[in-house]
Amino acid sequence: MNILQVAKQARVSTATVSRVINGTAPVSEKTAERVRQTIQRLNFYPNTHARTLGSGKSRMYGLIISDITNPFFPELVKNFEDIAVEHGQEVIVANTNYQLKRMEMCVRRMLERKVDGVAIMTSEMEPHLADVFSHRGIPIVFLDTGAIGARSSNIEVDYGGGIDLAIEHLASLGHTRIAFISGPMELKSAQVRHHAFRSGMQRKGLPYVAELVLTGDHRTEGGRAAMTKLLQMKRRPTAVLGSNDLTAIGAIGAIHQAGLRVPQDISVVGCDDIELSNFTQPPLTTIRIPRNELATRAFTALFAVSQGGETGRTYRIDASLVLRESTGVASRKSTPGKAE
Amino acid sequence: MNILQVAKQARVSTATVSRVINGTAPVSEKTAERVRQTIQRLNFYPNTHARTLGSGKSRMYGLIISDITNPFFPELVKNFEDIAVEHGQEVIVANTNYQLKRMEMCVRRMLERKVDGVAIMTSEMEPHLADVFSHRGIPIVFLDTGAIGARSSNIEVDYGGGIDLAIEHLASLGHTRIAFISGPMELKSAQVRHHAFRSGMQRKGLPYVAELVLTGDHRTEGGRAAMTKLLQMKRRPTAVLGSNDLTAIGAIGAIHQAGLRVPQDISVVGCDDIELSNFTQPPLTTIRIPRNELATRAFTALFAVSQGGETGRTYRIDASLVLRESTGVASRKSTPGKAE
DNA sequence: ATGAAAGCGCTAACAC
DNA sequence: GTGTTAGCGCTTTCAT
Repeated sequence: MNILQVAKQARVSTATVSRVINGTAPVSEKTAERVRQTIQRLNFYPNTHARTLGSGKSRMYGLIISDITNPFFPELVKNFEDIAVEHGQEVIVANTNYQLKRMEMCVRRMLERKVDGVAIMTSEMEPHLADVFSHRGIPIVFLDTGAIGARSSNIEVDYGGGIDLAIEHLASLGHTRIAFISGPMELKSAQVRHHAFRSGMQRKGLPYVAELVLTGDHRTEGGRAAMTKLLQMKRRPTAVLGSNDLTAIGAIGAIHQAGLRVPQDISVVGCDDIELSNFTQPPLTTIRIPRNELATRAFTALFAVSQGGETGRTYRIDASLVLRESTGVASRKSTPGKAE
Repeated sequence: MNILQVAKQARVSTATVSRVINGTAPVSEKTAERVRQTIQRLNFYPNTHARTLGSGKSRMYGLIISDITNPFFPELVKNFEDIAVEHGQEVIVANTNYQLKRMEMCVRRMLERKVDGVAIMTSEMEPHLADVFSHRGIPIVFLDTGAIGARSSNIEVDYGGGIDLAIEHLASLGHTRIAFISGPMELKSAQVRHHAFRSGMQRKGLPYVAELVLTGDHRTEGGRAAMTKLLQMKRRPTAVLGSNDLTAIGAIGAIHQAGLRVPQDISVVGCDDIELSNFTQPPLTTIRIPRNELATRAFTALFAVSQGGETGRTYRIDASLVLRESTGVASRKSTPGKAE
């Protein structure tokens, strides 16, 4: 089943069928209707590959993420797809699994499929990727990497602002001994967040205590492990900030496991605001990274460049603080022992 | 940059380049190596669309799911992709968003992209889809719909077995007044689970009380709303079974909100075993649907048909019960009032 | 073992 | 407004 058969049945040329499908040139309503009928009747679906080959445009955008299993991403993917569909484009998603090798595969896939643009939303750093794509005239947008060019844009999330809000909030509740559980330092996002924590503390005149900064893995397990260590300290912190929500959720688990309560004994703050942060016990106070906005920006940035010929630029996205119930007045008891 | 340029540079014909890339015919090691070098040097990536068009095979499988935002799916997607990649195939994922219209779009997309097979893992029912695809010789695999044919397979999850285990477990803890919060009845999976609950209760000699069966939406909000209603009853249940984990998590939220405790006042059981069920407070006892097994089966079923020419068949997948801490001995007080 | 050339299904000039 | 036809970049006979 192909366009030629449709053309024959409708007694027109393949060009006309193509015109009706794409609306690329005026066709008399009469024949147009006849063609549509025929398409319908024959259950004809134009072959995308032939279309791409013929036109040179794939109408497809690539979205590279780290791991679809990380709750941060699904919503991002969904929003990106939704807005792409609104613009008549499709999306192919690829996971790097946090691995460099897989990143190469992802890139190859994008190149082979001739995407019209690529959003690289992984937090691993790959600045040189910009060249690979822009060299081929493919627009690209990064998250938190800072490289912009003729066809490459960059989205900067203001983690600093969000973390400042969190520290302020904790300070106002009387916390001074605040721990930070970071993500893996290979991740740009983890670095940025850690740095923001450090300078935020200093800005607030609070002590940045190196031993209160542990490294997690941006997953629950790392948060749990790090928190367990923090709880074993002689002078433990009264509040903990996790580099992401999963980390914070793991920390809450460890706190409960130790027989302590959140927030009465220890306050916990996360970062990201994934949906399930609403459903932890207690619900998690967290720094919200607006993923929908992020996705929208990423797509529109790409689309603007590939369609309008706009040039790449930097976009800023603000973070906010979502107050829920995992933070409270600083506990007097910062040394181990029964709570309160 | 195309295969012709590579051919010229390597002083061979395009056919030879193609042979080297695909290993479809013997090429002398000497020229093969020269071609590889050239490909490397020129950074040549073969155009997938041209490849598909020329060969008639896309090396791509489609995966249709309801909503990537539903935690049940990401892991499924990941496993499916991983095993596909192992077999040298790629995957395109499409979301229906639980909407019939979007399902049409998904199907169209698959058809237009000439996928070699489609896994339809949504729980909405679309039996006629089998025809659309098998009519075109495209293998297909369904989840819980029961239609099998020459090129269409079916995966049946034994929810019944899992739910029986859950009911048994609750019965052994002294529960007799067990509520069920179902999913939307348009979903096959919701129907199957509901039915399994009903017959499971009867099999155990427990009363199936219609008013204790409410309808949720397979998301937290529905679980919360339904649970709130259950809590307002004169004689409220001592245990609740949710049609999925999200529902159960929402229910737990409502119970806490009412100042009651899980499991001391009410026991809660979920279904699916999404990762975050480990991190609710208390951790959720749930019926585990092995998604990795499901994904593997789905892919291998498809692959077997499209490659080996095997015929479609039915596969069964067992569910199990994961005991965590949201279930406990039945509370004496089944009427409202202070707990215990 | 290698090359020449005919498609694959569509789009886009270019005619009329 | 509509038809003709030359590509698009690759695969795959069919020769040699």
